[in-house]
Amino acid sequence: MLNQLAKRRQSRQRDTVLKVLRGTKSHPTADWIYEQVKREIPNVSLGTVYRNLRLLKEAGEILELDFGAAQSRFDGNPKPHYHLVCVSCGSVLDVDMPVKRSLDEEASESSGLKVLGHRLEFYGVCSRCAEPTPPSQNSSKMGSI
Amino acid sequence: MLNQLAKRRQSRQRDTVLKVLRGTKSHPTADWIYEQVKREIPNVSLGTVYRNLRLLKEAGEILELDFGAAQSRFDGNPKPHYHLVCVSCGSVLDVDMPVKRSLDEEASESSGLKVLGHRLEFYGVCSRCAEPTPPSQNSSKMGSI
DNA sequence: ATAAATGCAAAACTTTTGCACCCGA
DNA sequence: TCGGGTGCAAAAGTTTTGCATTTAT
Repeated sequence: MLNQLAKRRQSRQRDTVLKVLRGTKSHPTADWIYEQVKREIPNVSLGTVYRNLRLLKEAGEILELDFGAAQSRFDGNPKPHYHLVCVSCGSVLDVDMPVKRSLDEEASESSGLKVLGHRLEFYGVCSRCAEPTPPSQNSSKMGSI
Repeated sequence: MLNQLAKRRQSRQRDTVLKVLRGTKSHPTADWIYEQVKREIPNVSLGTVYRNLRLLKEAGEILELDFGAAQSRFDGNPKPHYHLVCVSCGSVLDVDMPVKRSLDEEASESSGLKVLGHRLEFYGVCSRCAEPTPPSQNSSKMGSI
């Protein structure tokens, strides 16, 4: 539990995981990331992807997002920001609105507890699903949307 | 995908699951609920508990909460409200502050999309963990906290 | 009588981990 | 060289599901 910042040496696998995540505006699952990394490193293992996602998260380089779905999604942008989840197709979008620290203060007053931060997710309908003829509910495996 | 409201007949198992959930202010895991239901119906199966949790959720009687943890937690109060997750011990508390629909409007303006609602969770330190000598990080299995 | 609900166990799925080998500093 | 990183496969843990049986209506 002590040194969370053990000395890490560089690895092609971890660099590639981070590059993939930084290179997409989507919020992909571990499995989708794995598929992308495999394009560059064909014999990479899924375990390695999971290990590096955990390390990158601990290092504060990426965020892990947990919505209702079975799998986690990851976000290459570690700055606090809000998300919108499409209730129709499950895609996840960034919402470009300022983070409201005042919510923390209000929650602190309501509960009498120390509040460190919050997570806010919106539920709505993405532009693709709002079209006249909406696409099929689940496009393929939806891993990257 | 059609009739989400198929005709359900009553069952002792489902009634008991709901009673257990309504009877606690905690936000328990499926496993903890299973243990409680077993006190009344010793040979109930875990699969039945999961099935009924899903049915009750679909019927809008309960909420499923998904925080980062491996297991889902359930909430017998289906009215929208906010939660606070203790970063020290993982317990989940209700936060008694009004739901802000104005956030949805703001998100809708920022994104240009139709926003139906939101989920807001606070992260902080519960009163037990804020004490001078905090309790051990993980008390037993933490299922009900 | 009819079909929903159950118990049981196997299966499905995501994520973690043990271990021998590899490789970056 | 030294210990962190990897690949592989097995394991762990939660949730779902197939099926024969039970049970509510």
